[in-house]
Amino acid sequence: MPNPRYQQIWQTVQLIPKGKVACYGQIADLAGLPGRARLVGKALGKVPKGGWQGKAVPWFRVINSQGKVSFPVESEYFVKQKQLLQDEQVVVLGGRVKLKDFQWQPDLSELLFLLEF
DNA sequence: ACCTTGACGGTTC
DNA sequence: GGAACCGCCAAGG
Repeated sequence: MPNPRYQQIWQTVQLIPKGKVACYGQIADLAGLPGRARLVGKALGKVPKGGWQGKAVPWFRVINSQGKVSFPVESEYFVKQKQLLQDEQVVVLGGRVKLKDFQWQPDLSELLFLLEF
C-alpha cells in the first residue's frame, strides 16, 4: 500500500474538474498539508498506472503557481501534459496557462459537497 | 540517524 | 516576465 499522505493527495487531485487546473500548493492546502507543495510533486510522480481506487488521477491538471507546466519543454511529459490539457479546452501558450482564466476555485459549498464520501 | 532529492513557492531585484 | 536565492519538509536511500 502506498503512503497514506500520497493517497490523500491523489484523492484531492481527483476533485479537480475537467477544463480547470490547480497549483501544487493549492492541492497541498486542500489536502490538509499546507506548505508541502513539493510533496505533491513527489506524490504525482508516483501515481499508480490505472489510477487509484478505480478512478483516474488527472495529474496533468496540476501546474505550478506561476501557471507553468513543470516539465522541461523538450521532455516527453511536457508534450503529453500540454496535449491532455488542450484536449479539454485549456489554453496552453509557451508552456503557460492563464491561471486567471483556468484555475480551479472551489467555493465552500462545493468543497463540502465533494468531501461527502 | 544522516543526507539527498524533489513535477514547489514567495520575495526580491 | 525571469532568474537567483532561500525556505520548506517528508520520503527513500
